[in-house]
Amino acid sequence: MALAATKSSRRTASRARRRQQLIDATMKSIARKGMSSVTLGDVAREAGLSQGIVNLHFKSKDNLLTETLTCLADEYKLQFDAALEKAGPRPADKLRALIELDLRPSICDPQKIAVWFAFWGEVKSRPTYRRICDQFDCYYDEVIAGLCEAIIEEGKYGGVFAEATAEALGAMTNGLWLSCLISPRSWDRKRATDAVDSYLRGVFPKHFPS
Amino acid sequence: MALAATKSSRRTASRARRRQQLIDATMKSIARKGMSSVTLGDVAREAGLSQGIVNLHFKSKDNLLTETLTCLADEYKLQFDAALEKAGPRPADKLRALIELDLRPSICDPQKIAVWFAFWGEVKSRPTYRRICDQFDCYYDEVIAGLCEAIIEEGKYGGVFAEATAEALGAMTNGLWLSCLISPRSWDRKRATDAVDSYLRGVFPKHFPS
Amino acid sequence: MALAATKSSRRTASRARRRQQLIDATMKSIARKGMSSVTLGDVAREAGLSQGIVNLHFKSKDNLLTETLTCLADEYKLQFDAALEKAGPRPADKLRALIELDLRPSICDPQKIAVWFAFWGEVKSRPTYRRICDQFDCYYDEVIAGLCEAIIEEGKYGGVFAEATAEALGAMTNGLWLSCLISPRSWDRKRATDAVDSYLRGVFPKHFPS
Amino acid sequence: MALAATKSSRRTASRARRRQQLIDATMKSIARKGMSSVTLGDVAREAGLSQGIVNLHFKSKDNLLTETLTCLADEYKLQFDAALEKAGPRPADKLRALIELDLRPSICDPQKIAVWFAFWGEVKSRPTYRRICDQFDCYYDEVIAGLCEAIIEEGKYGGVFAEATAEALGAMTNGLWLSCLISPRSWDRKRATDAVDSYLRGVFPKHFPS
DNA sequence: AATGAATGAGCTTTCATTCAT
DNA sequence: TATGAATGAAAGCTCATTCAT
Repeated sequence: MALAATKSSRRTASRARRRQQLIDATMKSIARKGMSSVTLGDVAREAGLSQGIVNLHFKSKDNLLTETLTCLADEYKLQFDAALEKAGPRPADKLRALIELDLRPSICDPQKIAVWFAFWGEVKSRPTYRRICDQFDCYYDEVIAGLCEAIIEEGKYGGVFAEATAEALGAMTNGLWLSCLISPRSWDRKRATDAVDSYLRGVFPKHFPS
Repeated sequence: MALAATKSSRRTASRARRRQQLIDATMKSIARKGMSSVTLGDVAREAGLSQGIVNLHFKSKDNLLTETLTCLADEYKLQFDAALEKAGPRPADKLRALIELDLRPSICDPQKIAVWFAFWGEVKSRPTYRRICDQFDCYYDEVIAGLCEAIIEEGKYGGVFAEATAEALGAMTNGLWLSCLISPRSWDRKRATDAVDSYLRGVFPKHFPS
Repeated sequence: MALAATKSSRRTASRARRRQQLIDATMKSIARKGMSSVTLGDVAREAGLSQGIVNLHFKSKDNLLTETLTCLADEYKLQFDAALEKAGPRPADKLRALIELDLRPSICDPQKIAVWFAFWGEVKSRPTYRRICDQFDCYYDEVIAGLCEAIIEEGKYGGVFAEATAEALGAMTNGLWLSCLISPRSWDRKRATDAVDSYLRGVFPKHFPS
Repeated sequence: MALAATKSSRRTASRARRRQQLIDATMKSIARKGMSSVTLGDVAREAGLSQGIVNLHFKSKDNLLTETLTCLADEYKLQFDAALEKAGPRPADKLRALIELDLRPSICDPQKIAVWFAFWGEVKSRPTYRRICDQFDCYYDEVIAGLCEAIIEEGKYGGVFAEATAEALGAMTNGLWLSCLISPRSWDRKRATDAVDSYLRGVFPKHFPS
């Protein structure tokens, strides 16, 4: 029975499922070997399938990588929107939820981060990657800036600009990911949260008291 | 004897110059083609030299890349230390100078940033790169934390922690580099500075008034 | 029993039809992509059927190609024999009919010719192809030589040898096919016929007057 | 000494010589394995060099094949022009010399012929090959037609057209090559010459008497 | 020190063939 | 009988590295 199931999944998994399986294997492989050394053989082995499988489903390595980045961004966006929804109605709560999301293990684990940085490392020479990341960042900034705007109005914070704040927050979380990548041993979720909090307390003292 | 010495030192000098020339060509090549596509042929062509030149001077590609990263970090550190020295004696001035350095064109230009991100993208799978970056980050954090500590004492800022602030500042500048990489068209030095300022004003209001 | 027989014969018929369909698709595919690039995928697509269909019906690509050549030769022979039969009883009329057949659109169209040449191009390295072509050529030469012999006797042409003439005629029509393949734009059926006629007039002036 | 020479030829043969060596190896390989099975590995092995050598000198397999065809045609043309030059001043002698050239072992050996047919087999699907062959054929036809024209004038042959005769002659020699390819055992240079002679005697009886 | 032709391992990709459905 | 996803061997091609000059 188990064998039958295995066999079945090996030869007749639905097209969409097989693609997802390969994308997952790609992320793992990139995290393990790095963008510059990862091969289609690595991906196939990681997926437990045969050499030719990637070209069968993605036509080319280039295409596989692009779709992997797209998937990575979509996956993030899904959690982002869910967190936005799930958080209480107050903008400050939503903002905090989004920040926490960025530092939560499901998003901020060294493997996922490694994949993000692997793609960012190629952005300069790959307009397609840049475009995908850019589009994604715009959405992120827009949402965060909207929340900041609301908070500023609520708290009547003078001299605080929503966009600059959103940019600062986005930059900070991305920068904290880098620390997690470079110093995974000494990196600490609590300390990272403190760092962001130090900023939020500074700009929105009424909404984020000590 | 004197002649021999001269010859030798000339050779040494020319050797060092050649290595630097190749490292510069490597950075340009990485920025143009990306870490995953750059070849020794690209580097040699960029330097206007012949195919085998890199192996002659660096023994291997791996070695060339490691030395390129080291050079990148050393170069940064040189400017960092110079900025620290040159700035006035007050910690706040030094801090501001260092932040400005990170956003100054000589450091924060898309090509240089692309190289940094190219290496960061490989950090997960290349312990050597990680170690170099880590060591460099420690130094950075230490210095910034020291300045923050001094500012905190001066301003008697309660509830502000030097290390968290240093980490936040470092993360923010790195994150702003990412924006510069992903949205080079819309990126703006002034806006980036504003973002950091919004933070500094928040945590150290007396030292960084609106 | 009757039903079974019917079924069986139906199956056989359908099987034969499918094979013919695939052979036709093979010829079209060879003409379009060339022997060295044609794939079983091309053939299947051309036939509007699925990937695995060729191996189902022909066991292997090699086999398909051999059967395609056989079919090509059989097809030719069928028309050849029909033309021989249909022509008047006089050897000269039969000879003329066979020559005309070789230059008639149904035989001498660029696509068919391309297939012949595709196989001839492989003859040197494929003994099986050579054998099939050889056998076919022998038959052709034999028939033509027989007709020439009869004409020579009728016309008492001294110093004309039937075999040499047959070989010359066969060579000429094949050579004219090559012109049709290489210069399809400038190729002209009338001019080709004239070329052969110039020969027939020369060797058999009484039977083929100007 | 011999070793040194070997070494030298292996690593530092001039660019042109290496290219010629590879083209020669390509012809041999095509003759042996056929256009559809020949690999760059075969060519390299035949030349006694390494895998990557072809791409080093010809950039791609496609390019190698095209240059091989060009070389084949150039080689032929060289001998053609030489034969034309070397033959006596009379057009009939020149014509006979050219015909003999086509049937001479140096041109009409099964290996060379196999290569010609290998390319002709791809002509339909490879415009580049077609163009090269076409250009070459035009030159051939032009020269032969010129000679025929002169012979016709000399002999006042009425009703004989130079172009048709040239086309017929060209077709015949190509067709005889096919016989040589398909029936190499039974093929006979003398008989082939007889076949052409039977034609020449027929159209130009005064110049080519029995 | 420098060149650049040559090597050959290893990559992406293609495709004949197999096989569960 | 027919499908088409999967396989895996083998192809073309790239490129780090070597080495004679």
